[in-house]
Amino acid sequence: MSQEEIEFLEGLQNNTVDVEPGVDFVVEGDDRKMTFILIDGWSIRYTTLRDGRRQILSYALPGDILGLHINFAAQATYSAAAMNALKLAVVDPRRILEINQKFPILASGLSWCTAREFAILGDQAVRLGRLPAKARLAHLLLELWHRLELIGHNDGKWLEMPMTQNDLADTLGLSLVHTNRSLAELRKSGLITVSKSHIKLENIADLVHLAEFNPDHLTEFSI
Amino acid sequence: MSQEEIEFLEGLQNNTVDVEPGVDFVVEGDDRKMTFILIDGWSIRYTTLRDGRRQILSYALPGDILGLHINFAAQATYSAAAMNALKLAVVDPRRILEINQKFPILASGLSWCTAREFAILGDQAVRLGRLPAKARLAHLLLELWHRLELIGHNDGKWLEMPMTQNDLADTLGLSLVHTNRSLAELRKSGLITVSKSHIKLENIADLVHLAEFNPDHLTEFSI
DNA sequence: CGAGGAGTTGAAGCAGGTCAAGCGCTGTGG
DNA sequence: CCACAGCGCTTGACCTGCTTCAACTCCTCG
Repeated sequence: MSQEEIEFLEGLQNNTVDVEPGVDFVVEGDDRKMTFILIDGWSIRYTTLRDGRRQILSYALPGDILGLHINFAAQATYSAAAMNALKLAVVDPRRILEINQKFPILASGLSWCTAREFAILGDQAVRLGRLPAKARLAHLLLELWHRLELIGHNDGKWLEMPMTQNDLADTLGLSLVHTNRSLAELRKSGLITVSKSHIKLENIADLVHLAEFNPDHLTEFSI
Repeated sequence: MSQEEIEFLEGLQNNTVDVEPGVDFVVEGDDRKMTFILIDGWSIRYTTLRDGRRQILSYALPGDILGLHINFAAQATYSAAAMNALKLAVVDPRRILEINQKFPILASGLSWCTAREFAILGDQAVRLGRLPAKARLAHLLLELWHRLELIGHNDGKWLEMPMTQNDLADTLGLSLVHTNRSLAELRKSGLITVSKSHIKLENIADLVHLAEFNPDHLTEFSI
């Protein structure tokens, strides 16, 4: 990366904002276009149905970008909310265009993000469409665990869990009650240990097998 | 668009290939990186589980691009197959990088494609996670109908259906039997009419209501 | 000390899955 | 030119994974 590119990238992160847990910072249908770089904390992208039911589409972890392509949409097609306390860099999406035109290395970085996000969302579709409840859970836990590993936020086999079981249910397309029971079964079969705000993955090989998890979908990306 | 850009875009489509119905032209795990522009025909992106069950992630229709970001993945994270007879333009993915560096208007077009593909895949996740069977079906039919409309492939309320009910089931995360029954129920309630290879959407307003379909997710994109 | 959010558990019902059989078309080879 | 194999579709019967409803516990915070 050139000196100029490094400076530009750092400049993007000048305008930061703190967001309280639970706050929606993007609302579906909103036409104020804004791109966010997640500096710290977890957030979700989700949509809401008429009766209030919710489908969480994906999790954004530190380093992830939200609204990378928002310039090409008239409105946001999803909402975004803070899972815990967030620090966001707020970026004018026109600067993303500028990156694509002027800074080839940074532009490649953005394409890398895009490719990975597609793979993650594809995995989410497989979970929702074809895995039974326990496998869905295991699959999501493994996804988050690997992603945290890649950004150095991983504390051994302990996985940070800032979300509630209700959030989990809305991610996995399950009811709260069944999510709770599936979690209990994974616990009883010794695959995980649950504490207040963390889950320990006791046997990663068995979880991978149960979930048919393919870590390549997260790791096999390069610039 | 500049003359140069138009010529470059046309040049991309010089190397075309015909693919027979049913043939896989991308296989998950393959590391031969190739980008395809769908000139004619329908294709699917899908993944396969251990026991052979399949989840179709998305449909590609004429004008769509497959593997736009493949340069940043070590291997394909999905397979792709022809639904009917395809004509594909085969593009070296390095030319995509070239577009991003040299042709800003074309590059914007690619970002537009990307943004739209994200919205479509997000809708697929909502279908799979939170809609009951009939609504899933209605939602998919409306998606395809609107997308065909946008590329001028729409014959009134008749929707081309090159896929089998098995393909539909694997798209919607349902069993073949239940897909068949849901289709029959939509037929009996007068919402659709089914012929050999087409479906007529008899009452689009009611289908939209049933599926909680939001056409903005397809149409509200601009460059 | 009381209210409200998060988690847990039981009981009952149902949407959707599985198994199985049969129909009708189409293509192919004797 | 007919026979039969195979695929796509349909329907019936039964089963189960998940949902829903409801109640209760625990914890936190005011």
